[in-house]
Amino acid sequence: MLFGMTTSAPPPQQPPSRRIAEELRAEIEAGRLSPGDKLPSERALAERYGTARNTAREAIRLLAEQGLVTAKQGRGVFVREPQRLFRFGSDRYSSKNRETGLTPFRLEAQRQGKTARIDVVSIDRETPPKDIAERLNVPSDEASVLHRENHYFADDEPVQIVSTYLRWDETQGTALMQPKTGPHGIYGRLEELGHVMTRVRDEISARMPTPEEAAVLELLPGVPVLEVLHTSLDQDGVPFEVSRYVHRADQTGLLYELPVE
Amino acid sequence: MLFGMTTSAPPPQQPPSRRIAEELRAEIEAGRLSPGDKLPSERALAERYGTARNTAREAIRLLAEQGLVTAKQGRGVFVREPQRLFRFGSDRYSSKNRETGLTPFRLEAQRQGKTARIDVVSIDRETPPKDIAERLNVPSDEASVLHRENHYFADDEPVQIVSTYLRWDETQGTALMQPKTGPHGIYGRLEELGHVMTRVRDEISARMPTPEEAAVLELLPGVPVLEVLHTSLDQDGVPFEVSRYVHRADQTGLLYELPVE
DNA sequence: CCCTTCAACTGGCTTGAGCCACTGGTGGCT
DNA sequence: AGCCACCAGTGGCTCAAGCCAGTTGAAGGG
Repeated sequence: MLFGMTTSAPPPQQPPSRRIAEELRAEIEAGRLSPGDKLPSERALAERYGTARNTAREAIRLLAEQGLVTAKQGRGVFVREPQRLFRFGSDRYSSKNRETGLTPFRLEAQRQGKTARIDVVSIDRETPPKDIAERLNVPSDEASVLHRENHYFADDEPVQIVSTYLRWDETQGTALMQPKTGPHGIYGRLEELGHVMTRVRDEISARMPTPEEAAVLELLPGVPVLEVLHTSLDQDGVPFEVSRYVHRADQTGLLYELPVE
Repeated sequence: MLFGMTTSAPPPQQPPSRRIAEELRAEIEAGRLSPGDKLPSERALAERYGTARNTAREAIRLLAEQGLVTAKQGRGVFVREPQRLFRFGSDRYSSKNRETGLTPFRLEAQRQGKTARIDVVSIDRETPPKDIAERLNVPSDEASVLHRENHYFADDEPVQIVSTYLRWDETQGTALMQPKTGPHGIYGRLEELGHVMTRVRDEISARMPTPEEAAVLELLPGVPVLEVLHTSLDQDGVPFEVSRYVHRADQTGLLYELPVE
């Protein structure tokens, strides 16, 4: 295909399952199989290639692992639709967006013509995980944080899991302990506590989901998650909020636009 | 575990393969199996749980899919080491780093005490993919770009694949067509062409690797890639360089630190 | 006409068997 | 002491068969 990547070395006797997978992959990329199309059934493939059903099945598993196809029990295997991304821009923290009275997520949903729903899963006093404690600058061996966990939906499809951590000593007894945090959400309340968001640090990584995450996000096999560990710094450079975002990667992208130098 | 996630609902008769996977997963998370430890062999697991070897094997596949374990032929299955991340900060574009004479990648490698190697895979005139053409503001139906493909290694382990696209009309005949681009790399040459990098746009997504990418990056099953579509804008807001970074997600993280408002 | 039933087809998962390739250690030979 | 051949153990992959569960549409009954 390009640059002598191993495309030119199939002769070394690929296992049958890989061969079938490659052929199907070629059909998809050549457009002979379009998104939404149904692949031949496992039994049909097995017969076509003269293999056992398990081998054809293995080929399909390989494709699913690459995120190219999706199997639906009782219906068939389908070429996956390229997902338009639900995009989270770095301006999602900007306070100018706050004038709309919408939280960043609702704003983004509105932009894309989708309906937003946010479930408050839990609000608890907790001892923070180590990575959170380091960033929020609180001890990790006592119940030093308030943990709010939310699930976000767009058109009733789960999009992200967000765990927000705040200092217990300053949130205790405030509206931040309530599901409804009032105008402009938690950042509104945090401003009243003297924290104006001035800088943010986003640490981004990708990994495969845990089974729990896969269940909540309704993730199909072969879909990774994007994890963002977000830290908000106030006018004095003090971290006052840390959140862990877990996005489904098949429907989510991140956009950072920033000045250089 | 927390918040009534589905951890409390295993009774609905999990298939044996899942049950075995969950038990092994629990052992790993409880620390009874530490990173680097060898799991029981497939045959041993099968006997222990009274299943066929294939079923034990399937359980291990599930764990591998979650990135928890890695199988090595002839040796065994091992709990995966938590990888320290090779981190790319948003300051990697900053020109102040250019004074060291090191490219951003070499700088980061140095920071982490690793040796950097960069292979120039190809330098070609090409017709750009659509997403690149849009961002670089060139036609996608003619050979309008110079494409440089590099592979990056840290301590001889592959870390990222980078495809850089530049306007053919302005790079033609310059040092940008050579493997060695001279002091401060391509950005040095591009400044001489009148493009001072002023803003960057990074579009981030995650997905499973293609087989080609998996081969180049030596990716184990269950490891996704981070894809960054990077656009450099000059002092006039003109895009003059677009790059596609493909990082292995098990060793790479991204860090963005930026002002708000 | 609508609804129910049912059969055929789909993927999900397991079994038990076998052969292969790779690894690491044992033990024998030089 | 050093080398090397061998072998037991490991995962990689396949086969052929079977049962289960979800889906669909056609046939039949009301």
